[in-house]
Amino acid sequence: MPGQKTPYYITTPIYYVNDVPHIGHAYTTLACDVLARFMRLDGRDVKFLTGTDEHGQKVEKSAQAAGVDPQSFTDRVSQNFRNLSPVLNFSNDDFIRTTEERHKLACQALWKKLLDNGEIYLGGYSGWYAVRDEAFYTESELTKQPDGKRIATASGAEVEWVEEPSYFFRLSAWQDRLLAFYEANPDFIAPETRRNEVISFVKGGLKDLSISRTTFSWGVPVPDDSDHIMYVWLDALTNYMTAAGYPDVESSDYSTYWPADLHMVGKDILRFHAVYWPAFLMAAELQTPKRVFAHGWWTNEGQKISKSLGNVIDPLQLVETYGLDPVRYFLLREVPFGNDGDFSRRAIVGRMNGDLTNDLGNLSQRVLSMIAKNCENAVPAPGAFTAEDEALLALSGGLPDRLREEYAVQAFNKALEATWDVIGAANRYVDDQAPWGLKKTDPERMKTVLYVLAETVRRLAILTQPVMPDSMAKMLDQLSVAADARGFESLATPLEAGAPVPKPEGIFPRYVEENPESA
RNA sequence: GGGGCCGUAGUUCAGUUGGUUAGAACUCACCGCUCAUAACGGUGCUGUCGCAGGUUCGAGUCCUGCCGGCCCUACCA
Repeated sequence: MPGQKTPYYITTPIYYVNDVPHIGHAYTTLACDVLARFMRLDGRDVKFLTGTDEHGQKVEKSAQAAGVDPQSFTDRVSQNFRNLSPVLNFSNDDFIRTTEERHKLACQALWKKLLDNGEIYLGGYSGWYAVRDEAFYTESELTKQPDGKRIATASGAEVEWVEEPSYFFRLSAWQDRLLAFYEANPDFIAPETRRNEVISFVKGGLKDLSISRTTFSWGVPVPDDSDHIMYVWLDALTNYMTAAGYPDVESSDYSTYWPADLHMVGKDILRFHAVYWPAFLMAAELQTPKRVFAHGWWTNEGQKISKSLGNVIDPLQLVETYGLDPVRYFLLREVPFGNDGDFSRRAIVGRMNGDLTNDLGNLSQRVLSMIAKNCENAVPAPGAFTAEDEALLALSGGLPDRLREEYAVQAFNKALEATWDVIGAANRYVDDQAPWGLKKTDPERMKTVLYVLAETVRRLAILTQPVMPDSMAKMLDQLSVAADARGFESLATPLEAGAPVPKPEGIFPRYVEENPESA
């Protein structure tokens, strides 16, 4: 193939191994997966990274409690996150673990660069520290308990007084340059409302950032000072560059994929990605990522999700109950990406039966059935197109550009809405043209109508692959579309007459509530 | 304390730079069709656009205040 593919590097956050995977993790990675698949189908050179954050005091303590060394402990629990990929059909190209040697090298290289540039100095830190939250708190953020112990008011985590020497990053010196950076790169932070928050935070003044610890040892050692390990966020954020080959800035991986096109994050960790990360990178004279998107949270049947409420949603359970593709579809269709959303049984069943079974599934089923029954199990050869035929084909023909626009700004719900507009138009076209009537009055016209519909279904299936890869593969199988003819470049090559179309089987079975009366 | 967001049909939400009778989906009712997973199509129903003022020839759409919900951030040890 002549010409170079445009690279697209997309990352999820690295997930803290001490957690059990929940819907939030699945949601973030799913969003990235859909973008990665879309870009691949659109001919881009995609690198899609996810992984686990394995350092920190919490992990060290958990390992201790489990009676194993931290490395064995993380080897085991990080598997929980790797297991997500096969079940949810994530297509990540790499899975990084912060305990890998390549990552240690990257972190230390970045550290040295910052040190050489005069961006790091040795100081001291003291304050109330909560191991569970891995955060310092001011006295005012604490509540004194009857037994004299202090807990963080917001999280309930116990705190202890900590005094230690610490290296600091001169974050305070970057305030103006960060603001200038946001100004010059208006698309760097999305959605808009988060961008406002970040800018307001930076305008409020930045303090130098403590970036090392001496009170525990499970982390990347600070170069030339073995008493210190690196603070979790400097360690964690660097993963994005590690996976792109850093510190080998001459490598083809690095020159191809860095800077990343998109860091996908939950809204809780936006600040680290939108403030600290670009500051670190600018201070090290490295390129900053192009965009950070902070998505929202899910509630469960209107309730805030929390471990103490016991209403945490297990993604594996979800897939078992509703099926993989319906879950993938629902999570991205139901909520404008960036907003919080509510996961309810009623809502997902409504989407499944309404959008998938009735609209899309039934469209392909009725079209393919008619072809199988009336055209000798093969795509018919069309005659001349009427204005109605052209109109429908033009609608699906305009869809790729529309989707490119929406996916470029991570507007999954709008992309799917636009797709379903075409599905609706196709169903309307079936009723208008009534091919079952043409069977007797004008069989040639019937063939043309069915051809137009088959071609429409083909295009819809190709374009919906990123969201529902398995189901759309089935649909394309039923149309006998070759495996190597399913990229977006194939949209321009219409369906060939004569392709076999056997009697189809339903792709989206109706979901019947086991107990519709409850609730 | 500072900053940001939101409050629109029963429900979930759209509503660009202010401009004719405020839209969609779902639900519901009726009609049509019968190819299809009792699926599809058509028609119809409901809204003081949180409240009160203001700017304007004209405001859901701008300004002020208030009420209600949410978020970021600071501080009061």
